[in-house]
Amino acid sequence: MPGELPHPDRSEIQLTDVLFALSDPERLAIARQLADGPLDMAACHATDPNLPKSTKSHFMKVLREAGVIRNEANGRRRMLTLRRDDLDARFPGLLESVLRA
Amino acid sequence: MPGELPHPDRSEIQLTDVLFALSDPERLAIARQLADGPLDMAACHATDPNLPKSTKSHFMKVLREAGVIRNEANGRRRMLTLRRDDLDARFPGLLESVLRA
DNA sequence: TCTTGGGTTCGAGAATCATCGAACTATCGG
DNA sequence: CCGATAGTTCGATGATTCTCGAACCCAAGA
Repeated sequence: MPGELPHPDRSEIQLTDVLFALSDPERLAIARQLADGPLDMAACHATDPNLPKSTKSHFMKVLREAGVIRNEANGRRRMLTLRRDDLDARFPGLLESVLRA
Repeated sequence: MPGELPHPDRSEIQLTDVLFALSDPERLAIARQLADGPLDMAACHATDPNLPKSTKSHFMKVLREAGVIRNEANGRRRMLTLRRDDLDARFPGLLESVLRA
């Protein structure tokens, strides 16, 4: 498990990538669950609980590469965070309207 | 050219479909151009001007089926409209933040 | 009515994306 | 060390989606 996964810098976040990442119901559900605060990946069961872990990991990858979430190693766990500040700075109001909808 | 193409009712518009439709740069550009008001399809060159018409028509189909735009027959032309009212009612603030970004 | 201009639909091939098992990696507890 | 736990990566298969030519459709002139 590589400690450091690549994350786009705030300035590199593309609107279309964000929209695409959130255009899937499961990924959207993950983002919504993270709206309440950071979460251990193991504790994140926004999706089907008996989902294969490779699939779940892939969801996180899409969200991470789009700049929607941060996925950082924390011991043997993974801490997931919604990149609210970065998204708000780059696309004001977008995240709020998506999460609220 | 069938006069009436199917459009989803306001209540049927799905957030994920809207996000997906706007997650493509060309489709996003079309939506942005329509933000200034309705447009004849022939006058809409938000995209590459020598784009095959079938491709352009396909973009419009995705946007229409998602509920982002309206595509209505008007004589031998096509009138394109951004469904701002419907989108605002269903997902307040979303469209504005996407168009402004 | 015949032709033209503007768009849709169909069909096929290419490209992208999703899903999941299997192998791998890294960390912690014993 | 050893095993178990938590997650990533790889590879393959299947499902969507994109792209575009060709055929078709319809309204409006000539």
